[in-house]
Amino acid sequence: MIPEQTPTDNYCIAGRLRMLARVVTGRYNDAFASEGVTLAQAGLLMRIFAQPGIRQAQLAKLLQIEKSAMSRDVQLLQRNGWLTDNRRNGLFLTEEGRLLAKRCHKIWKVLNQAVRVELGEDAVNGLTIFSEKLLPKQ
Amino acid sequence: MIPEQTPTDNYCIAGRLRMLARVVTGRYNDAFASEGVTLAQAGLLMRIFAQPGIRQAQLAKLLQIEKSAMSRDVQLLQRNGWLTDNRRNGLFLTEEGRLLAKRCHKIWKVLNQAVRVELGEDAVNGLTIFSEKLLPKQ
DNA sequence: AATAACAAGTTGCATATACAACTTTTTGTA
DNA sequence: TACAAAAAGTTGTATATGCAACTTGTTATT
Repeated sequence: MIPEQTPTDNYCIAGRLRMLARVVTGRYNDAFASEGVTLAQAGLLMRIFAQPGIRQAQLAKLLQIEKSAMSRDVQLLQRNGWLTDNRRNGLFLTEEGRLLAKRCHKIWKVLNQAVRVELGEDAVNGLTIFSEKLLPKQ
Repeated sequence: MIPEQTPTDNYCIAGRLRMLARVVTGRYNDAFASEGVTLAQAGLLMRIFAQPGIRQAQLAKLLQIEKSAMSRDVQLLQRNGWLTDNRRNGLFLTEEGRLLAKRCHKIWKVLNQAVRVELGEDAVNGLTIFSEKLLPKQ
């Protein structure tokens, strides 16, 4: 008898979030695999596309990622030829990067909407309410 | 003008879950730091304490972690002297492991309750509703 | 018991992430 | 302008995680 958490359980908030993130990330990674990128990479590409010149520090704060982790994520994008080489003056996509970002956005839009529909309004609202309590207002 | 997601936004479900997991994980890791373990390690220790002899495959399914990742998480526990060396016949804590698991459980119980109180019932219920839609029933 | 099929576990390789310590850049102020 | 302080970025080191391919162990069927 495996005591997986029932709704009334005192389940671990962090453990639950990590499990949910793993499950959902897998789904998004599958969708982006055709473009040879992960969700994390696609997400950065799309944000830099939307805000050319954004700084690592700002992205790090926005995504609540440690600056050193962001530094490496950005280096990976650059190694793949998606960023120009002026990292320290703000981040800019190459033409190849811009084209990829656009393709990723198409994939993301369809997928994210599909996931929202599958989960249903109540579930998504539940996540929204939770987020609002936890994330620093921007 | 940074377009952080507002409640009515079509924010990325996966991106949001990952950010929440990072934020909350940091808090739990801080709490466990005094014992020299991470949340992931403490979580495994506590589960093995509760179910001595559990298999990696079962833990992997329970936590929705890939079996190879679980293999490595378990190896780490063993390197630290918290698991007996019969990994392939089920997982068992050493005496040191059991003592550590108990200390971690004390920390976890207080912290998880504090986090729940801080977040409030609505937020926690929101997460619960979300989880129920996403996670396979066990 | 033999073997084929399946399940469990491991290893190679890669990304995502954190903390600490360090370097470089920017900024505010004397 | 010069310089001290703060911010931004990088690197060393470690954990957490996934996929593919492989090995080992288990089970069902003949």
